[in-house]
Amino acid sequence: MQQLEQTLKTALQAAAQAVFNQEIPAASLVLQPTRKEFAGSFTLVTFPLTKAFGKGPEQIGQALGEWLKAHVPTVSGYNVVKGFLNIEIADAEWLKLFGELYRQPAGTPVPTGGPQRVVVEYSSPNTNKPLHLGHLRNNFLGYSVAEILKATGATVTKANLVNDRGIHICKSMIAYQRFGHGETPESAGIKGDHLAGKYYVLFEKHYREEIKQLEAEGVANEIAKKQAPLMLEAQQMLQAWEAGDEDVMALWHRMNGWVYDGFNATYANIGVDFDKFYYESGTYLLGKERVEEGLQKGVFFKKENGSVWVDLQAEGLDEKLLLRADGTSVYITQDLGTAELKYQDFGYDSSIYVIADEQNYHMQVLQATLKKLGKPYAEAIHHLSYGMVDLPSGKMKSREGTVVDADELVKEVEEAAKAATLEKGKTEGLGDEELTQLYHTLGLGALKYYLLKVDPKKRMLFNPKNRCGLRATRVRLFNIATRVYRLSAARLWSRVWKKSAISAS
RNA sequence: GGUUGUAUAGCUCAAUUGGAUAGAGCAUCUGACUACGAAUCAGAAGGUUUAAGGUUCGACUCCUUAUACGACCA
Repeated sequence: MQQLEQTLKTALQAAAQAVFNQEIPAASLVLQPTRKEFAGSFTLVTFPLTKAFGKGPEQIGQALGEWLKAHVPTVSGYNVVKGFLNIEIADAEWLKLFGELYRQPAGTPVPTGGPQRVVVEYSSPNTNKPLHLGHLRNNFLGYSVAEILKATGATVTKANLVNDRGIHICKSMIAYQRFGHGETPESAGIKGDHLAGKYYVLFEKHYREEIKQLEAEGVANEIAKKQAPLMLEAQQMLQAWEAGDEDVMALWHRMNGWVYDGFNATYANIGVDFDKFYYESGTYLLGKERVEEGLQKGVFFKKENGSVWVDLQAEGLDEKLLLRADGTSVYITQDLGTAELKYQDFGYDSSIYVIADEQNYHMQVLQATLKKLGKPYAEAIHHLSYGMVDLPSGKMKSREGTVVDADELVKEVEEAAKAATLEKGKTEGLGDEELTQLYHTLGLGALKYYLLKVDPKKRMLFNPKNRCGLRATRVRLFNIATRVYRLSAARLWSRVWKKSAISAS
């Protein structure tokens, strides 16, 4: 296809030379697919040429078309509508192209001149709660982009940066110590990530109660928030964690292990995968080194209290804190470390971050800071920003329990696919296993389509009750999918085989 | 205040990145079924692309300003 386009472009330039004694600048040589209602396959817009050639758009189209038809075997005909020259391609040329395509093995990459070595970071969950609807949009986007880039021939690494440290992780741990009674995913019969999430919610619940109680005793809200026993415990635990306290580390490993098992099950179920996992617990120290590097280079500065900052006002941003006065890291500290680590590992020429648009500012700061550090890979950073998924009731908030859980949602769409299939009653000849697989494919396909059909940068609305939402998508896909399935090669083959067997016997 | 995004049919979204008459689904309206795959089919209607300027052969698309809604940074 690209070769064909190239052939035409060269031919058009030759035509311009021959007919008008003019060069066509490459920029004004844009071929586009011809509209269905006209004959032809490629269309040249001749408006941009009128000035240089001193002729009307139709005149130019006629002349170029006539020359092409007479001199270029690839071109079998043409027609001109206003300023559009529609070029028809000879059948022989198509046959040649189809022949080449046919001989190529399936999945042969189609180069586009894009990046060659790419890291796509997506999913990047916190280990204190299970994945939700927002993660699903993220996962499907990241996975799709990675696969599309692969299809262009790029070497793609799918990376997952797990947020496994911080106060929120300690909250789950504290709550588990207090209320867990040693239960495990096995004993509770709950998936590991959901179990951790359960304790995160429990923490928030009891924490709120403590605040209320303190307020009843006359403590101001702001102080109560800081002095509630649970919060103090969580902060102590964070310090113990950073100090490498054995018991805390053991609990941390144990609970995170459960969560990873849970995540892996979800990832397998929704059909996404990763080549490389990064853990913030493993990159934040490297980030601190970058801060040190910046201080030495003189691009960062220290304030009186010892905190480290970068001044990005020249870039239209603000001053940004990179390291707290007590030497503890902030979010961006570990991002500096991770960026460096990814570059060491994969030497990317494009590093894509699939992160929600609430982090737009943060990503600008990250890139600007890396530029200040003179990092060669700063330019390669690309933030694939996507809008959050809203519910009819507004924003999803995990603390308020208004999240749509990923595992539950997948189960629901499978159920819906099942219900629709059974109602249609077209399941004859399929075993239980095949049926389960069918429902999964149908349900998940609908979900993926629903979440990917919207422009990533737009916020989108998830309305489970709305028929024109998921339900309509599902029904439509269901119809398509069953037709495809019923005509799939395997079934066709088995039918043919059966028929031939019968006729042979 | 600063950075940044969005605004298109009643609703949810497209528009090949500046090209030909702005398209789909749902909803609505008209017509077609006595369980023949009607959760269907055929068709219709629905638009000053938020507003006002600008750029040019040509603008939903680019620029300026305004309005509305949102996110983030202090």
